Amino acid sequence: MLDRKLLRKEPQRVTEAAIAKNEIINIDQWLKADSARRALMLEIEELRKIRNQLSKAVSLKKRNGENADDEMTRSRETGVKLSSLEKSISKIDANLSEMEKNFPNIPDSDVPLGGEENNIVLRSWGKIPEFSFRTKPHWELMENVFLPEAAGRIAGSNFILFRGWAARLQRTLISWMLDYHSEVGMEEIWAPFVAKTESMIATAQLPKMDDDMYRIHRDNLYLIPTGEVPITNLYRDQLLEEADLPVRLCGYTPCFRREAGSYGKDNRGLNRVHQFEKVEMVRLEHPDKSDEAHEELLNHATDMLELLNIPYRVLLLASGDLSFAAARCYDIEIWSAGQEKWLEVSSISNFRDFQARRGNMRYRPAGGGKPLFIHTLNGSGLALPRLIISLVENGQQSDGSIRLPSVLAERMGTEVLR
RNA sequence: GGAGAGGUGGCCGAGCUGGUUUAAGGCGUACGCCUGCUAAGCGUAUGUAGGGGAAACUCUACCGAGGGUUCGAAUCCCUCCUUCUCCGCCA
Repeated sequence: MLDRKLLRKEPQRVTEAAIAKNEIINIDQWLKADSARRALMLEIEELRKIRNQLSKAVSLKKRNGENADDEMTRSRETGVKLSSLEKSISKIDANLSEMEKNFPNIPDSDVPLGGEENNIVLRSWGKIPEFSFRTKPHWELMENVFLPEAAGRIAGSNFILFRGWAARLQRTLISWMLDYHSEVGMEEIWAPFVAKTESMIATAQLPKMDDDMYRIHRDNLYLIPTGEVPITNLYRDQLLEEADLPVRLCGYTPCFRREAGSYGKDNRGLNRVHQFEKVEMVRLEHPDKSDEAHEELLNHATDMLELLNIPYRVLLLASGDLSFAAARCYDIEIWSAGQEKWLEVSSISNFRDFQARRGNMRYRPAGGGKPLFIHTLNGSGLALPRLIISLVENGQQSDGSIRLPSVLAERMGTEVLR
């Protein structure tokens, strides 16, 4: 949600920001409704004032045993006028907030305009591995431990079923990443894997991503598309003290995505699935420090990749590639040696106060004063399937076995998977 | 799933036989006083959002959400959400 004052003062800027994100919004319609609302409000408040005074007069007269019929009649008449005006304003209010929910966040000034072709590669790390033999994609290397047909029999196409070392590798990675985050000072959260509408609105999956989420109609719940939802919503409608900031959280969740309309290219094997596992980092920050926090989250994610010895590059996303709620986002892509391409393994976003406004997440400044909105950030740390793709494809040996990086070999109890 | 009891300002908590409550009191917080220091004590201030005013200040709304009754609703009625207790079912 954007500040209404901003919408009134700089509608042009809001419109341009939306265009930069490929969203169509009608701010003139909003401005019209907003000024109509304010005019109506004045009228309503005046009438309420009159009614309050009349009620008070009735109360006084009745207590003194006097006749108050005149005041009661006038008050009733005021009430009739009021209720029709109130009906109009509540219609306008609903309309306004509906429109506001569809206004995307404004990208930061250093975000390049345009689509993904304008993403900027900020840095890369690691050497792209070279092989003396012809490399295989992960679905061939994992033929015996990754069974898409079995998953299809159970749940439908594009779900994952792992067995043996793949299942164990996934569990090990989740545990290793959570341990890493704990060591750098994050608190581990275990949250529900479903969430209700209000939560989805707060973190801004709704209204835009409705079609991309699984929904349990009977209980009116959504399966979470990312751990961001339950972990950020831990603080929905909460008022923090400034001293509580920053709040540094992490947590494992599965992520459910319908991926409607994305069948076809690039979704073979583990590249794009309906349910994947992810460890998420979430940060609630003082507004002055969210830039710093953004870098910090990025560094946590890349540090893990370095420990796993996976070549990666960091992109600053262009406006058209930014999500609805983000003001600024880094994507981390890792190398897939079997498919010879880069795969997105983490998106690290600063939402500034956009989610905080939607979810009413505030802090009281030290020394008192009005509560202010916090800044929220989050990032994958990291997403499992593509991490596994990279580990498997980059670590493959000529006999089809997989050599593990030492941090995992230690935990898996073996240096080679076969 | 059944029965019952709750949801009040940052927190706790009174009010809930409708009208001096424009929400008591406490805690917390801020400032001041007192005090070798600290603690305690005393005093004052302190909800959120929106509008008006140069300012002191003032108006309106908000007692889980939404409807209704009434001249007037935290208070009465209805629907929904949610928490707790007991029972049932169950990993």
